[in-house]
Amino acid sequence: MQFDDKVPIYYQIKNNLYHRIVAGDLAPGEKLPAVRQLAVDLTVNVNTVQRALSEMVTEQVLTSKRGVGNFVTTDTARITALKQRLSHGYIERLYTQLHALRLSDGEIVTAIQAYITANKEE
Amino acid sequence: MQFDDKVPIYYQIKNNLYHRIVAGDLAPGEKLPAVRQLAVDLTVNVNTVQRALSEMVTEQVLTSKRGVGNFVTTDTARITALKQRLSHGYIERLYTQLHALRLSDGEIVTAIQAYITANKEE
Amino acid sequence: MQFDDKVPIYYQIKNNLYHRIVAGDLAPGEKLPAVRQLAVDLTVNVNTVQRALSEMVTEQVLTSKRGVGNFVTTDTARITALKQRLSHGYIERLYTQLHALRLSDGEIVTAIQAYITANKEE
Amino acid sequence: MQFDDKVPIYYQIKNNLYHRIVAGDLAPGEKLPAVRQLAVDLTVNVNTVQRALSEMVTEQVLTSKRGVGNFVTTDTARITALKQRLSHGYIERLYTQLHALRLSDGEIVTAIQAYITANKEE
DNA sequence: GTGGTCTAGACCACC
DNA sequence: GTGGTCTAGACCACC
Repeated sequence: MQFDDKVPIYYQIKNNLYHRIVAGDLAPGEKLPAVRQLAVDLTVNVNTVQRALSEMVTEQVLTSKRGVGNFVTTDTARITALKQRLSHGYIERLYTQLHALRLSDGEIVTAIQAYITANKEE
Repeated sequence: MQFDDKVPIYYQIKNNLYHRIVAGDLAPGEKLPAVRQLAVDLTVNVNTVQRALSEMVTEQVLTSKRGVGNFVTTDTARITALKQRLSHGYIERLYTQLHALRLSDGEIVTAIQAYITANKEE
Repeated sequence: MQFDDKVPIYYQIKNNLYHRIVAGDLAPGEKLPAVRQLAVDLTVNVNTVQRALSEMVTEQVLTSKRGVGNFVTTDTARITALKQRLSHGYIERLYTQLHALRLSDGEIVTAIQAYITANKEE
Repeated sequence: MQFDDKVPIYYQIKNNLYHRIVAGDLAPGEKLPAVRQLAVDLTVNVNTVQRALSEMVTEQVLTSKRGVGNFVTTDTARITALKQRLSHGYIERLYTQLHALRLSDGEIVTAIQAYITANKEE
């Protein structure tokens, strides 16, 4: 995994885990690798990994069992909510970018529909 | 203007100018500040500004008159094409991101329409 | 390689490479000498070589692999297009010159055909 | 008139006069401006102009009347020959260039005919 | 090693 | 003054 210097590493780790969970790459209830193992894999400090995971536990995306490990939540509604939160963020960013180009709401819809149509025809 | 270390400065300058031209902030035919002035304003080297501008001249988004200055193209069709190129790129990125979250084409459309509807109600 | 002061060196380097590629002297996919080596060979600065090559990469006549080298495109259609672009330019220049001598279109055709015929008989 | 540093100035003056004569800009029998006037107009040394003119007198393209001035030849056959010499040179150069691009004789003919046809349709 | 970017500074061309 | 080109040299990214 490559890190972008501009964003805190713990934040990028969270994002990576978010994506793997939403994509089903890490299934509900699945045990994550040990914190120390993750730290080695990502070549970052254990504390950095710990911070990422503890925040995700607070968000109830992960559950932590002392002395056992960290697990993906089994509450699929929460995963769905996470998925919506992430996609909403991406969509919002697109809107900001297109508005900066002075596209009206109508033009934005048209542009996106044109893209979808072109893609479907492929 | 702040620069992100991850992408070349000349590239960010180009992008900034693209946006200002598409947004109409820099009108067709308008003269840009002198390269040396831009360099001072952006606190970068003249050569870096030159690289950005000369590429835009090659793309025919700008025209250059030696000993006079650089000007935004008066060919509005070219500006429209630029606008489409930029927005297409942003939309494409959104698609990549949402596909990474395992949203199907249908779900992507639904999510965007939901966002649009929510925005309109505001 | 000798350089003519009237046209930019990077431009002459491009032109020389164009000819070598179109003539097949540099084959599709072939690796070019390292930029620093080219700079030594041509006794110009590395940046001047870089400028020539980077423009050709933009034109997709060359491809660049960071840390590896620059390569002639394997897209032969692009080389064919380059060949046509160059020859069209040369032909256009001839027309301009002959028109300046007040040769009509008809006289130009006649003159060229006469030259061709004379050459064939050689 | 602009001079190219790579070619002797007297040679460029000759060429300029050749073109004006062939184009009929300087008619058969027409008196040329005084040598000193030409030198001023072209901002070159009188000797440079003198050399150009004396060579053209030797070539019998000009005639010189001592104490009167220099005149374009009234021998139109000679002007026609000059026209052919110049156009032949330009055509020859084109052939050299296109052969360097590895165009066969047939391809050269085809390319030129395509250009002529495209031009006629304009 | 190989390409890519940037700075500093010089000099030229056109006005 | 304004843009265009070139050099020298440094440093970074990818291998």
